[in-house]
Amino acid sequence: MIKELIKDRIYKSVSPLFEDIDFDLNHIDLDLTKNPMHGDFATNLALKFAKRISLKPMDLGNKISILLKNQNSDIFASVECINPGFINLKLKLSVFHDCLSNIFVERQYYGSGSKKNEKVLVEFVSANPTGLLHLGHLRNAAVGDSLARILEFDGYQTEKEYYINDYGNQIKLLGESLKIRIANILGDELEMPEDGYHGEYLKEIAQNFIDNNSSIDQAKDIELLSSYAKEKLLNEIKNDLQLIDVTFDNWFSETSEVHHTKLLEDTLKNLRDLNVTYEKDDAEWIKTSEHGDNDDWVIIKKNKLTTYFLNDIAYHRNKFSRGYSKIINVWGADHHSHVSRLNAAMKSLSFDNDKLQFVMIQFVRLLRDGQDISMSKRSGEYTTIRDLLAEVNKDVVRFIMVMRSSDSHFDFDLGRCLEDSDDNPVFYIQYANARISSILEKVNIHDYDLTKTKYLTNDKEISLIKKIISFKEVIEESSKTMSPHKISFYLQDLARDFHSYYKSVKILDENQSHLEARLILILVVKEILINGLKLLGASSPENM
RNA sequence: GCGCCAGUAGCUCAGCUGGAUAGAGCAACGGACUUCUAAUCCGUAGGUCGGGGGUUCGAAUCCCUCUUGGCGCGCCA
Repeated sequence: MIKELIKDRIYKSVSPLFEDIDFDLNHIDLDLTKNPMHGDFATNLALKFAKRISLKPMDLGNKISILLKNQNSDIFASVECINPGFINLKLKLSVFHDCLSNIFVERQYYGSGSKKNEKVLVEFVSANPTGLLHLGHLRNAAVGDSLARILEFDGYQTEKEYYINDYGNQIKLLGESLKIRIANILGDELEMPEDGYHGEYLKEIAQNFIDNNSSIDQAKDIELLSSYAKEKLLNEIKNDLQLIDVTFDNWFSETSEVHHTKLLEDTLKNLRDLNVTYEKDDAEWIKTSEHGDNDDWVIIKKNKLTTYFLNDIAYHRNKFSRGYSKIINVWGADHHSHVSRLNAAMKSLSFDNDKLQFVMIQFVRLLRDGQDISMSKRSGEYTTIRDLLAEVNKDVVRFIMVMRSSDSHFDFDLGRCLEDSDDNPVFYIQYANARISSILEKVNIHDYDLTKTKYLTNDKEISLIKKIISFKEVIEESSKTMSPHKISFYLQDLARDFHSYYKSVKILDENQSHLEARLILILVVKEILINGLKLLGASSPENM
């Protein structure tokens, strides 16, 4: 809002200079300055356009400065053009005060985007129900869920979906593995094959099966065993997700939604009608290479069964048919090669590919005392979410998982979070909120006089207001680039500014006007901290 | 061989739709608790932004190339 105001003023003042060239509001870059010597905001307008109107940057800059200064003395305290041509703007304090007052009125809605009337689908986790969730899924869950929350806050209607791969070889193998575990318990020394599921959890499920089924004959029916194990594991997965406050709107089952409907059949017909498939080596292929992928891929195997890829095309065809304006897939980086393949397939079905977007999640390594804790799924030795949560607070886990950009892999050192809280950004942020709560407990003001904001004049107060102002942009940016980590960085900055301010002044000032002004300021900070933490899936305790 | 991601301070990472003196946390060093929660604050030190070219007023950011690391390249899912 403040930025829009300034841009608008700049545009009105300078557009006479640019009459002969293509120039509109969007050409104006305006940024908060990093260096306080450069005022509050700066624009590179003169540098950018000098050449186009045959002037030296400094000459153009000076012209612009004069215009801005003369026509906007109500908001600018000073306007200066500095070598090589930046125009630095210093605002009157009253502009910041008004801004803060407006934000105070918005309260918990500050930063949220206007309702966009657009539906967005975020599909994430989607781990096969053949094992418990581990660390890799955890990062995916945290990022996906936060992303959905951010998009919702930014004004989108968001749906969260989990695709259940409950079809095919892995599920069959799960049943076979269970059969072996049951046999083991009953005294048969059968060996688990190399590619079976070796995890301890399957032993528990086997015991469970024996306890609940009187007839051991049932233990020979692989299909029944598969389905038994799948249901159990799916429940475990749901429980684990609940532990980190991740929930889904849709649980989309491959078996019942793709295979037991006409979806697969229709999709195949659709592809064949469009003439994008062909027969080769007794299999049926799709011409993905014609739409940007490197190769063509098999969709019907020699044995006449469909491939995972065709099932996935069908699933995404279904997603497109549901009318979303954005379809976001949060995928592990090891699936990156599927991106171009799926994109190509969707393109050949004439879907608008811009709607389909991917967030790729790089690996996270879990370290304990500098040692890498391996997470091989087959060995069953991997670190599960529940193992981790037994040691680390949920808020910490969620925060750390979204603290880094998704496309960089990072190391999560367990020891550091456990030893003490010094190295813990979550507590740092939560502590800021707790401090504010503690101050608020000591006062009893219900109606704040917003004109009192004029008593906020020191540097730390103004920079705190600037930080508050930038929250809205951070949300927009985070939503647009699908990057939850931007919020975590922002919150750390905000908390730092608050802690520093807290040390520098006594908020509970004897002077009633100063007190009220400062309370307004910290109330807004509090609101943002709570909202920001909520977007990342972390809580905001009042006491610490 | 092909493709995706990454290489920034001792460590873990921001910054990447080009902008001014490249940032944060941790670790190191030195300070601050009779005062609203010290889970805090203030300060010092620490960098050829992997190497080399190019584009321009201006490059960590864009282009090319080389190099190092991670991950993929199944008629598995």
